[in-house]
Amino acid sequence: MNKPIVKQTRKMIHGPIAQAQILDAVDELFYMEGARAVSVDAVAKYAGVNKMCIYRQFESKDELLLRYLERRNHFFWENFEATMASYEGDPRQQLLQFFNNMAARTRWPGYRGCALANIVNEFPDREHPVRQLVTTSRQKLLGRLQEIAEQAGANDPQGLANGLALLLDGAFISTQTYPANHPILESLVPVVTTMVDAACLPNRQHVVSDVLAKNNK
Amino acid sequence: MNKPIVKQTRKMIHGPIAQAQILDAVDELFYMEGARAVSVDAVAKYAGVNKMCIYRQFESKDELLLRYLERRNHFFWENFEATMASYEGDPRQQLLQFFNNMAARTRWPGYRGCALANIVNEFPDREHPVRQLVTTSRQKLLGRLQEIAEQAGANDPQGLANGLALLLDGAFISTQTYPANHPILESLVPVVTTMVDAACLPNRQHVVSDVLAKNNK
DNA sequence: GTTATATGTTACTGGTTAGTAACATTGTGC
DNA sequence: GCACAATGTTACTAACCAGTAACATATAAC
Repeated sequence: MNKPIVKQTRKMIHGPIAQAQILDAVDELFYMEGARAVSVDAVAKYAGVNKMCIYRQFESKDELLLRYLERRNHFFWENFEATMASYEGDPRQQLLQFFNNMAARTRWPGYRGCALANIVNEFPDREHPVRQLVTTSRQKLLGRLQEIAEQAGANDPQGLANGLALLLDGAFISTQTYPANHPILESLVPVVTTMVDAACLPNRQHVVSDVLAKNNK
Repeated sequence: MNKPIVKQTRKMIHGPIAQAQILDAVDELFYMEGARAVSVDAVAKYAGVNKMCIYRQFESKDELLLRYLERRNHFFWENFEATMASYEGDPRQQLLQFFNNMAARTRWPGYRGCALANIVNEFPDREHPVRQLVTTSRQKLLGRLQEIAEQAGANDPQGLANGLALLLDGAFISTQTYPANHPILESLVPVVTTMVDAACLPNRQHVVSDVLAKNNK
């Protein structure tokens, strides 16, 4: 009457490590398949943990969703400010480089656009907590773009910031409405360049009178 | 021993009429809440028909979804071509008016952006039939915009068409990422105007030399 | 070692979903 | 009036889902 020889196959994963694995899994799954489409069981399986493990580390699926968005948002701003820092003092190049990075990112395999923008479609209720996170982030973006537009000498900084923000959201969603790596995205940086230069250059009258003045010297 | 006096409360709805009611319900519900979030039972209730009635008129929920998108797409193109027709011969105004109409639409109460763009987020699988419908429609849009850009005398019609298409998708999604009736949408038409005029005007050198020539007369 | 605590595991609840079977009722053509 | 087809109604299946209870096992502190 032998006892079972081993039951040592069980591995215990400590809380903090489990949390990291779960958040990694959520980051991948929610982004690629959408938050509503992914079950908690699927998250557990992908993370290599038990479902109960998830509910001991997090309150609910909604908390997972918020943590996911916070992380994605944090990553976005880290990149944004890093780009700004690397062209400190050159606001035009700051804007161009930011959009250049974005354009490059759209070519990543498996790119699915902006996590925050995508989630908005899954939760139409404007009072849902995820919506506030998205709105706050976008408002901040608008503010930062406007600051830089001012530094770049834009005639209408707010107008330029709005235009750039519209283009950015357009780029995000266009990666999904058009086939993967569609040439439309190649127009992003050129269009931004035109927009920025048109907004910052002295207007046509001004240019013409400059030329005339020079010509009359 | 009386028989029940009446059982006449039952109303029969004929197939074609039921179809119309169902498609109306789907149009409203799928658009406002998302296709995945709306159950067939909810559609039946909203349409005022029995669930079996739906399954006798349509194969599956997927068919409902496709019919919904086809209808929305048809409506879009009807409006688009009507706008083009009303400014026949004035390509610049055709473009501006189209975006003006779009901007006006974003201010409708309950506006939730482009039905086709929204559905893309709910069905990440690029092989799903809904994706092909969206891609086809967007490709057609790009083609039409390019034609009109050519007629407007754009230096780079494809570039302009791409830029406008990016802005359009941006406008759609920005109505959701920003609060309702956010002023960012007020920049849509000005930005489009700048973009079109910048793309169609002779370039700066050209303008300057024109002025110089005129000045030397 | 012993004990307290954290984790693993299973099975469950109560709810929802897409889709169907079976039968009752109504309308229609004749 | 009669028969047949279309529709109304109910109840169901099988699958899925978020979240939990209860108990088994492992780890860590002492």
